[in-house]
Amino acid sequence: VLACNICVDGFCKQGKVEAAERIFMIMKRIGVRPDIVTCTALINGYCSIGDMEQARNIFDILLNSGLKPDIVCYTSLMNGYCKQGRFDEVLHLFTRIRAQGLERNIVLYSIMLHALFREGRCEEGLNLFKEMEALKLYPDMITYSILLDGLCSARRIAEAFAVLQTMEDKGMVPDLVIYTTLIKGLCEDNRVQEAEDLLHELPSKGLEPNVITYTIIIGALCGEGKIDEAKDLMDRMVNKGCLPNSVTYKVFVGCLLRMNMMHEAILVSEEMVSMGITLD
RNA sequence: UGAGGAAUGCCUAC
Repeated sequence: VLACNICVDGFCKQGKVEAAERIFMIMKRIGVRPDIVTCTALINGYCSIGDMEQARNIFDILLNSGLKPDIVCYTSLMNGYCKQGRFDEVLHLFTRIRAQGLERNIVLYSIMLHALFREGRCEEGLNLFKEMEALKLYPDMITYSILLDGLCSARRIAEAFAVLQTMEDKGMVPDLVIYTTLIKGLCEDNRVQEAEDLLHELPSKGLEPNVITYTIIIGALCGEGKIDEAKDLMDRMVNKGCLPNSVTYKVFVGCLLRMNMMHEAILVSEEMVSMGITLD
């Protein structure tokens, strides 16, 4: 089983879910019973390609084979539904976990938090967050990033920064995802200058912005029509050893096209191709 | 051996 599980999970993580499914079939045929780990890996694979029907199928197979799904299995399926915006299913599974008396953990609550914010149910999200402390489920870096992203998406930037302060007071060291989320929040609130200021503060915190961080700000500058500044930032990121990727170019070229700057768009596209990047 | 976080958005309309 162990070897098979490693294979199934490996294929799933490469997006080759059909290959994983074949191993699943072979396991059954040669009399190796798939266990919870096999099924969870496969569920996760189907979730990652957005095939919730198959994911649910595997979950049902697991139930019918008399095995009890554990918290990892549930959260895997919940996360899939969350990504598809199926809040109803997420909530349903959440209540089922409670009913089953399964031990709830930080991952479960983080996913639930994510689902609530995605639904725009901020107040409920904040309540859940408070509830976590009471249950002694202490938020970790990922929980905080979900919370911050939720607040930022709701344009509650001030609250997001207050949460950042709380983190620091607790002695946590916010990571790059946390700061990138805040930078995105500032950008979406049309505070690109402040976003850039924060970008420049990162090295002093021991963090180097990555291609995602830069791309967010480049996109925001483009959105304000500040093409030159965007181009400037692209040059600066390269100087810092961070290469633009296909998303960066897509954002930038897309903006040039929208502004009818065909000539520039072609030039940048050529530069991109010369770097071996293509857009789909 | 299995689960959670950031960019190319999403919706709506044309």
